[in-house]
Parts: sequence; structure tokens; C-alpha cells
Amino acid sequence: MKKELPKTYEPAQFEDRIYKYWTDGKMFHAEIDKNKKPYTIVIPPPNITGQLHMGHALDETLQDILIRFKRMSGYSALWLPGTDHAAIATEAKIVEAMRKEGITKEGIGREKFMERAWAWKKQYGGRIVEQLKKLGSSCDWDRERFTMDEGCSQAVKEVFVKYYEKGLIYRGERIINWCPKCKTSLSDAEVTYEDQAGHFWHLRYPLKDGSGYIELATTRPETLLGDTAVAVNPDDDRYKDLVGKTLILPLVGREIPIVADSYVDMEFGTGVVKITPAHDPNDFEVGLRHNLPVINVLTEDAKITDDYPDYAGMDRYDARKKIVEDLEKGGFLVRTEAHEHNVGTCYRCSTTVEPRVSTQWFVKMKPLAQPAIDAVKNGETKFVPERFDKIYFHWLENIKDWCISRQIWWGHQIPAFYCDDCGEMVVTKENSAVCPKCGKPMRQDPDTLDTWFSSALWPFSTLGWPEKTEDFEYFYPTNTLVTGYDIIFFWVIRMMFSALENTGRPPFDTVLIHGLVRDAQGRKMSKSLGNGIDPLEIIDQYGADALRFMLAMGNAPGNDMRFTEDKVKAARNFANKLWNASRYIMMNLPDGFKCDKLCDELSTEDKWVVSKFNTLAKEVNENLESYELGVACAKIYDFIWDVYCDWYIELTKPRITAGGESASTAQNVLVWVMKGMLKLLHPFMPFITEEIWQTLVDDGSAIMLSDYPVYHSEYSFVSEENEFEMIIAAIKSVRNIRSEMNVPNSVKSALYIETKNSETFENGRMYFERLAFASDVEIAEKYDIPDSITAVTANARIFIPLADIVDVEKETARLDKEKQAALKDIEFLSKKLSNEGFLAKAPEKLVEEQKAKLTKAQEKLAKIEQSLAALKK
RNA sequence: GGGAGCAUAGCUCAGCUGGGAGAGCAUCUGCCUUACAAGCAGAGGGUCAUAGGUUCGAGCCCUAUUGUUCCCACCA
Repeated sequence: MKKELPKTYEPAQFEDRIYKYWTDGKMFHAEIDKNKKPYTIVIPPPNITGQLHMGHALDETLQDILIRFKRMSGYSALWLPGTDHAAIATEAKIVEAMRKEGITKEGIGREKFMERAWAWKKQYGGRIVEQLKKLGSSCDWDRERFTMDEGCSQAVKEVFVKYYEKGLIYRGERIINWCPKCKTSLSDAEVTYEDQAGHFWHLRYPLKDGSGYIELATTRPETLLGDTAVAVNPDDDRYKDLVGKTLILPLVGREIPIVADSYVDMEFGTGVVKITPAHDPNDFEVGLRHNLPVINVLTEDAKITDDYPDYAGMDRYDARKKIVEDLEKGGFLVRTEAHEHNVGTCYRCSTTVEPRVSTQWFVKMKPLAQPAIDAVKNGETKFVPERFDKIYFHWLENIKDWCISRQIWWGHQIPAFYCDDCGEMVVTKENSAVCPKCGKPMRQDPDTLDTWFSSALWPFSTLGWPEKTEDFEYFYPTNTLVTGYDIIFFWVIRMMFSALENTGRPPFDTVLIHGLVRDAQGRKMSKSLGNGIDPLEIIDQYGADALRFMLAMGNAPGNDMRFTEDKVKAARNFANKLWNASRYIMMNLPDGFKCDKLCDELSTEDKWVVSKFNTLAKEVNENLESYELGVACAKIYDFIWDVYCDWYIELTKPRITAGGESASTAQNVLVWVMKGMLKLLHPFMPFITEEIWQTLVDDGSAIMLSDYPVYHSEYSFVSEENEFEMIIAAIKSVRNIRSEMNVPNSVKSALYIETKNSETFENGRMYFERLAFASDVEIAEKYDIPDSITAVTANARIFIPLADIVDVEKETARLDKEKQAALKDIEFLSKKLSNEGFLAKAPEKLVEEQKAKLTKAQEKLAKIEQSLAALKK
């Protein structure tokens, strides 16, 4: 039966089919083969919306390339589940469903809403995000180990309770970052700071004894309502006498003290700070030191509380305006100046966060951080590129306690229970609790855990931990984590210390960090800018292979990349090229053609391409081992396009037309190299390579289960490679001249090749006809052809008798130009080779190379001069 | 304030431990040569930000400077 591919490359037609075949055929499912080396790649949780975005596509792609490479290199690969993606996507659906029924947090209140949501969630369970399959991810989607059916996974409960018992988790009233829009607390890492234009309001607070005023400045006049002191530096001579005196708080009338605290910077502003412990982290600390009352003046959604009738219910910004007006009226406002300051915003909704005192759960970080620092310091885990370990150390060394409770409903419910009667608290792995004091059923904490708390357990919780599963025993610790640098704080660090604390080992040995995918202008893709690009749309248009290849090609580890459609197009064109090349090969193959091994009798050009392929295999393996994915990608691209398509296929055409043994050998080599190329390319373009493989090889095997090509010394033919390069150089040289002279391809001419390597050129004779438009080829050691143009290479002079075109003057000028170039070469090389320092210190191999180059250049020069002399005559 | 990255062809970027500067796109020339016009054959185009230094040799290593981006911290 004839092997045949459709005439046009249409990825959609087979990408979906291949994906279904893989999944239905169970070929992708995790295997534990004790004879193979273990290898695991961790798959990251998604962003909170559960959407697939370009950054996620990059994650998936790089991971999958490594998985496939390792898998083909004889490792046993495990694909971790995408259940956390699933849980969150499901939750997004639930929110929508609830909204449709008119059930919102605002409508029925947070507690009731949460209760309702939990019921829905328990009903749904975990599901799988379908979208990622289109990228060709080899993730095993059906694995469901990490479900949240009980509201909180076993692993999370296990860790929470353990931490609690060890004193690593505590509950307390602290000042935390609060998002008034999401109505939840945030961890420090979830706050993004940005510069905003604001004002500096200079105010004066009157002294109670009527002896005057004290002047201070603030950027947030509305928090004045919650002031419980004014502070100065204890060493500040200007205010020494005032410390201990009492002030009357403007607008409120409350009596507040003047305290001395070294936190106050004497140089800044007036050296006087109003202290609002409830609404500023620093003030909170001052308040603790001086035993100041904490007066909360803002509600959950950042409106003034009912305690201040003049401003009650006003939004914080409206209140600011009104309070400034009132201060001015009362004569308390001295002046206003413009001031740019840094404000914290919520990383999800960009609302300005409000520091707020509330009761939250915290993880004590100092004891957890040290082992995580050590693991990277002593090399158990390393970052690629290395420079990211600095960021890692800096964060861990300056770490503060981690606020883990959230007032949102997605995520794992905190496994703590309270007795409404006596206030007793129980932390337990059970799903319910009874009050140990009064015997009444207890109420579970309605709060959830920070997503990153459960994500931090990902490397082992997904392997079945805390059960001692076979998977955990075999696959843990994993090898490589692939993620973006923006995720180091959120996830990488937390996986590190969580794994070390709970399993005693670091979760992976390598962290491959990639950059962000930006838009064509270099801006971060964001919803508000509307510059985000949906990977699925790109896949529909150009195919998953093209997108994957584009993401891998020319992307250096840790560096950002810009997304441009042109790059995807280039990748698609490459896929098209490969498609057509393989289609061409198959067209000419006899029925039932098999290529299990390379022929014994290879011609020079066969050995040339085999040897070049062999080198490619070696380099690609080295590049992939050291995570240079982009470099590997580019090398495969160059080989397929330049070496295989532009040269080797063209070289085989006359042989195949001629038929006979040479034709069969050519076909054998064509298919052999094609199979190797497909394998090398498979991790980068899994769909097209599989599709071609299934048609070309067609023996029930799958390329994704085949072995990755490696270097074999028996495929290395250095001398044949060099020999054939002579032919290529000669052909290029002739083409070059013809092109320069605007000779149309239809005009053939005879070629007289003057060379000492006549045997080599004899072998290449037929290629000059097809690739250099020769009507006839003559080879001898010496020629003298008048009225001809001469193409000169290091090993040959080729006379092109084009009598009607030859212009002696032009030809002289052209050859003279070449002469100058050759002279420059010679000068450069001989200078280098006469440098004693170079001869003494440079590696011998390099010196030899330079000598050989010099000889070649000199030979070329001699040939040029010969031609010039002839021309003169 | 602390730290990091980047600066290479008109544009977007590669360039692995230092050994005569590369790709894609764009531009120009000639080709529909029966695998491919999503293609083929050619061409032009770079003081590798600047100034020093180390070295036989620097795009790459060191120092300083300029521009630019980002991260962290934070002054009310």
C-alpha cells in the first residue's frame, strides 16, 4: 500500500485525533517501571480564574518537552494530575451558577454564602480542565488523587494539624492586608505596590492645655478618626518637652497622648507622626509598644463605621475629601502639597489594600525557612538559571509570618472548629467536632486557606501522601520543576519548605525558571489592557505544534519573550516544510518499503548527511540535558530545513530519477534520517511528528514511545563530510556567480572544473547539472578556458564559459574583490599564527585549525591570481 | 533605599564554560525548477551601549558610566 499524507498541512485535522488516540489508548498513563530511571515533572496550579493563558501555555510546553525527552531517553515519566486546575475551574462554574440564582456574597452575607458554596462544591467534586489537551500536554488528566470532596484534602488537614500541634500555626489578632473588594485578607506576597500621585496634608493638632499646636503631615487624613496618639523621636530636641503631654484630636475631640518612639524619622516631614494602630502596620507596632488602644474606623468594604455619624457609610475616599474640608474649616489644615507615594494593591483586582486589624491564621516562618535556605545553599536543589537563587535567599532571609486564612470560599476549608457556647477551639483531621467542654456540636471555621498553602504540598500530596503509596515511594522526590520567575515567592519557596518539613527531603532537584510572555510591545498581558492572547485561538489558526515550537524556539531560560504572530507563522511554515518533505519522500517510496537499518554501501553524500545528523543528535542531547531548549530547537530547525530539505533531498532527486541501487540506497537514507529527525523534533512538535511517523513507519509503533536518537561513533564520517563540503562550496560558488550575473536558470552552460580532488568531484558530477545548471561537466587537473568566468573555491577553479556575457573589465573587478577578501583572510590568519603567545597558549587543536584555514586561503588566492593573469592576457 | 536583568542587523531575538558575529521577519535581485510561493537561488545590512582593565585572543570575564525593564523594601 502506498504511504500517503494529505497534500496540505492542516494541523486541526490530525491534532485532535492524535490526542484522542493517546488518551483513549492509555498510552499516556503513568507507568512505574522499576528498570527505568525515575523522572517527574511537576505541573503548576493555574491562576485563580482557572483560565488557560499564554504564560500557562509556556509552562505546559516546556514541561512537556522535558517529559517527552526524558521519556524517550529511557526514563519512566510520571504525569501529575491537573486536579487543582480542575477544582478551580469547577468552582468558577459554581460561582456562575450561584449568581444566576441570585445568590451573592453581598446579597445573603458572607457566612451564608460560604455555607451554600461548600454544599455546591461537595456536590461537584473535582473535574478536569479540557483546554490544556489542545496544547498536547502529556499530563494524565484522569488521575484524581487530589480531590476536595470533603472540603479539605487529607494532605492539607494532615499538615495543618501537624503544624498546629508543633506550634508552627497560630491564630491571632494582627494587622493584615485586606482587600475591600474581594473582602478577604491577603498575604504579603499577594500585595503589589505601585506609585500613585497623592497629597501630603499638613495638619495641626491642638494641645489640651491650650499652649499651642503640634504640626504633622499625613497622606491619609481619613484615618485621623482612629488616631490614638502622636509620636515623635525621643532624641528630637524640638519636641522633647512635649512628650507626655495631651492633644485634642481635631474633629473627634478625643484626648490622645504624645509619645516618643524611635520609629519616627526626625529628618522626614515635621518629625511628627500621627499614630493610627488599626490602619497602618507601623502604627500598629508603635501602638503595641505604647499600649495604645486600637480603634477601627473602617468596615470590611472600607467605609467609615457608624461610630462617626458625620462620616458613617462614606467610602474611604469620599470621607477623605469631607474630612479635609472639615479640617480646613476648623483651621487645622496648614497646607497641602503634592506627594507621590507607594500604595499596596490587591494582585487580583488591583484595589488599594487596606491594612486592617483582624483575627487570622498564621504560619510561623522562621523555623521553616532555614532548611529551605540550606537545601539550595548545599546544592540539593538548584535554579536554572542560577541567578534566581539570590531572589530565593533574599526572600527567605527576610521572611515574615505567613497569613494563610482567607475570607473567600474557594480553596480548602480550615480544619478548625469553634464552640459557639463556650468559645472552645479544636483543630482536627475529622470532618466534624464536638465541644470537649460542653459536648455540643462545633462550627467549622468558615474561612479557607490561601491557595498556595495546598499548592505548596503539590509535589507529595499528588503522589498520595500522607499514605505511603507506591507512587510516593518511587517518584518522590521529583526532578524538575518548571515555572515562571513571578511564581518563585508564591509557590517554589513554599513547596520547598513544606516538603522539607513534611517529608524531610527537598521536593525537586532542579527549578527551571522561564520568563513571562509579553505582547508585541513588550507589555505584560493583562485583562485590563485587553492585550491578552488566547492560546486556543492561536492553536485553531496555526496548530498546537506551531505554538509549542514558537514558545520553545529562541527562548532563553529566565528571559521574557514577546509574543508576535509572525513567530507563530514562522513555526507553522516550518511544520509545513517538514510535512511536504515527508510527503515527497513517501511519494517516491516503493510499496511496502521498510527502513529498519542503514544500508551498508553509502555514497559520500549519504555519509555526509548521516554524519551531520549524528552530530546533531549529540548536540541536541547535550542541550536538552542542560535545559537549553531554545538552542536545541534552533539546531533541529536548521538541520531539517537547510541540511535535509535544501540539500540532501535535492541531491537524491537525480539518483531517484535514475533508479537502480543508488536510488534504493538514497531512499533508505532519506527515511532513516527522516525517522531520526522526527524523533529529535517530537518533544517540540508532538502532533505532526506522530502523524508523519504513523504514516511513514506504519508498524504499530508510536514515536512518543520510541528511543531518542543519540550519538553513535559508527555514524561519524568526518572525511566524507569534508569531501562533500567541497562539492557544496563549488555549487554555491557557481550559483553565486550566475545570480550576480543575472543568468536565468533556463540558460545552461558547461562547467570545467579544475581540481586536484578529481575523484571527489567525479562523484559529485551529476549534482552540478541539477544544482548548478550545468549542461556539461568536465573535470581535469588543469584547464585554460578563455572567455569564461571563474568560480574559485579552496579546492577548485570552475570555468563557466558564458562568452556572450563575459565582460573582461567586470570579471577582473569581481575577481579582484575576491582577491582582496582572500588577502584579508591570509593577513588575519598569518598574523595570528606568527603570534608566539597564541602558539604557546592556545589549544593545539585550534592552532591546527587555523593553519589549515591559512593553507586553504593561500590555495584560493593562488587560484584567483591565476585567473586574473589569464584574464589580463 | 537594596537587588537583578537587558542594551548585538531596520524589527524581534539567539549566541552553551572567551578562539574570525547568527536566525526569523523586513528590504533588494532572479525564479511558479512536478514536496513545499507557507516555497527556491542569491544580495545588502552590525565600532556587539560607552570608557577603561585582564588575556596571545573579549559580544562573552572584571571595573566604572549611560539608558532601560523588573523584583524587593519603604518614609508618616
